[in-house]
Amino acid sequence: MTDGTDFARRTHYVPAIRIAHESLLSDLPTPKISDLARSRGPEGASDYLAGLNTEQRLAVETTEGPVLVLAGAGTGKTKVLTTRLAHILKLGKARPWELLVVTFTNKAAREMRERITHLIGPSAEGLRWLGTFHSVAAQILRRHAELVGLKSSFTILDTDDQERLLKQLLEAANIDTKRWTPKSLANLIDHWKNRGWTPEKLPTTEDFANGKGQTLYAAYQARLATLNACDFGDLLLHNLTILSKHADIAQEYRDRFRYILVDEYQDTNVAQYLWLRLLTSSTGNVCCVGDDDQSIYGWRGAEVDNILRFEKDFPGAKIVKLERNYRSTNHILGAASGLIASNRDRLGKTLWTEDMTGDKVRVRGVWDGEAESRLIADEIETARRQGQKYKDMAVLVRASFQMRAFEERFVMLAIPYTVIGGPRFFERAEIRDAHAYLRLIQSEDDDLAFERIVNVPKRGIGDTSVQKILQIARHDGVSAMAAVRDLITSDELQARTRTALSTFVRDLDRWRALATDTRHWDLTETILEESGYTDMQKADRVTGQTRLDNLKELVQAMQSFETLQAYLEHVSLVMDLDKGAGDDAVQIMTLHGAKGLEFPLVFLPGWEEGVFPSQRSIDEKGEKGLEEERRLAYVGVTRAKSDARISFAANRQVYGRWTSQLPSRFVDELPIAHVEAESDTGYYGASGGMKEAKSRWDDAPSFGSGYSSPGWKRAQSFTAAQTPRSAQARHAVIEGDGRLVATADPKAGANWKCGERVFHQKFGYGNVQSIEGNKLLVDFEKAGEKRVIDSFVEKAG
DNA sequence: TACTTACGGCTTTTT
DNA sequence: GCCGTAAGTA
Repeated sequence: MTDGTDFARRTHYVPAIRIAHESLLSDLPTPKISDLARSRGPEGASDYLAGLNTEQRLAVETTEGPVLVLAGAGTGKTKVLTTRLAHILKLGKARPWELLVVTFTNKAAREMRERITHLIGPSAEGLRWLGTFHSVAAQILRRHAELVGLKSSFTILDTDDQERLLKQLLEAANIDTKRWTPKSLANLIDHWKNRGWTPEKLPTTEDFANGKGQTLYAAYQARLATLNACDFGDLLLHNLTILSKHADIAQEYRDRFRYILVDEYQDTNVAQYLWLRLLTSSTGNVCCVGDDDQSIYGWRGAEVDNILRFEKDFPGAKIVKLERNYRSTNHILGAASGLIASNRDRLGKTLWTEDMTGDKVRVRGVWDGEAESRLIADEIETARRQGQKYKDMAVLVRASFQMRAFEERFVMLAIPYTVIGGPRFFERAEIRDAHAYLRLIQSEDDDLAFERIVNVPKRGIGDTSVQKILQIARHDGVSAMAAVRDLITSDELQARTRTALSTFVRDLDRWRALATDTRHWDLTETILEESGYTDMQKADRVTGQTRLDNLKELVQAMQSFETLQAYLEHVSLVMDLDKGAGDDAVQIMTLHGAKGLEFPLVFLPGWEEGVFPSQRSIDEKGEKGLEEERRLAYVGVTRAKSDARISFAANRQVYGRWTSQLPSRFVDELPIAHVEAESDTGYYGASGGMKEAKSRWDDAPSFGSGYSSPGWKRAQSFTAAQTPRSAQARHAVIEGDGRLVATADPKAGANWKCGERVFHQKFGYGNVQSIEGNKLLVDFEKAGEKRVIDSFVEKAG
């Protein structure tokens, strides 16, 4: 595989920036966009440019050569992108299928398509190459699959399949799957793929399970090939292999894609970057739009570096900065800007707005998570009474586990809401079971699907038999189904198992025959019925009904796809149902899910240390992780058009245990001029009948009397300094009966020694490997090496 | 083979 | 606190 730099050297970018006014006047209508001209009336043609400001217009009209548009939050980024597309089409510079338009998320792709359709009409359907990186890469890979040892009918594995497969490999290699979990290997391999490393190219510094990393990775890839499958990372990685090894194919695509547009460029990873380089032709007509302050996918391998380096990568690049914000009021912008200013790694932009109306950002501290959901529900009701629509309000959380509290409260008060994201529909067990049946019918080779449902519902084919089948299949180099067909004619299995298997095979064959002349959703229903799956669920009084409902929803969803194949492809790439946000309902979603959206009223709950910023993020990535969390906070605040309301609770149940929480450091970073803090005297003050509660409150450092109070500030400085007291407050674990079961060592900060044996509440016993300030690298007996803060561990005698 | 109990991980975030 | 998996038992 060529790496990007080589490619750059071989390529000549033509920095010809032609500002397109003349072209506009010369008016070159193409039939493809005639709808546009018609719908815009006689003045028509340039109407769509009229609503743009100078910078936006420059970004739209600089069609030739590389362009980087640095678009701050709310500066009309999508408008620029879509208008630019329309403009290119209008000038007749390219036809819809000659444009490559990639986004990062499905939602962004969907929205982009909608907005372009709105702008240019039905010809937008010709935009065949508009989609996420992964979906476009999948399209390309299907055309050339044989070049990387796959059939074009390859399946795309999801994380669950991946982990099962890796688990088998780890067990085969006699590796302790508790110490070295399939999940961590899956993440690691994904990370490698995101960097564009095939097993052969894996740097020697990368490893897993003491020197077995590369071997495992290679074995995994080999296994995928025999299964005619690939994972998400492979979609891009195989593309890189194909495009760099086959110059003719690469050239074909470079000729095809006359213009490339990339949304959310700050979120691209190395593999995606290399992919873009391979597809960019010598004209260098590539336009990347992004905002370094909104890079929030570092954990997926995103390299902010890509955007910071753009000018070097694409010589002659023109850079356009969009800094005028059309979305939010001055206070919201001020609060967000003040927050993000604490980050060091940024290109630096200054957003401004003319909207000086509106309230300051409101910050509220409450007693516990329940009080928080009560408060927000009340404020929603109040806003509603004042004429706001539910759908104009959103609750944006850091992690999906925070959603439940709001759902419960909203149900109780009959506030309509939609959860976007959260537990994924297609990842539910029953849905995956149904898919496994369909996959097995579609392709006998799908061993993973076979394993999943061969004994679901119970058919009397136990684990021992399944293992035997798989062993024989692997030995003979055939699929599990082929092995089964053989085995039922032999004496190798018990008669009972044999009968069960032959019934299973007969059923599958019958369904497969049925598939040719039955609509796929009817087929699904038949299978679920005849396999006994429905009955199995009916027998389950606890979850059966919900699961059956989900299956009904599945059958429904299938109806909007032409073929079973198309449906399965969609499922593996999108992993979720498109929920129509048409109803008037409050939107509950994660901050990641909210990127690119805007709402008049935004609630930002859970601004507490450990929750937001997420403890894990800080533990794993340190300062970098923290900066990413801060960007996430920035994204959150900038979603608000007129009102942003931040809240934090002093106590929260985590894993079913009560823990006391400190307000997020981000709360203190908000510039006071744009913030209005309210303390809830009912909880903070001396009055109020919450005796037990109050005593618990007293366990935590006092910061409750108001935003600017010394107490609050002090609480923050405790956090920053990691003094024993803050550590104690953060990690005091109170059992349901109020008993204090564990606190951090009050002698924290004491001198640690390398090799010393320590105990950690979560990770157990381990030995100190190295010490950096208050951070210890500990090799835990069960959990492996972890970086922990010293106040979290105790000396273990 | 199937049912029961014990235990550990989980809560980042998405394709 | 809940879920799924692993180990133990009939």
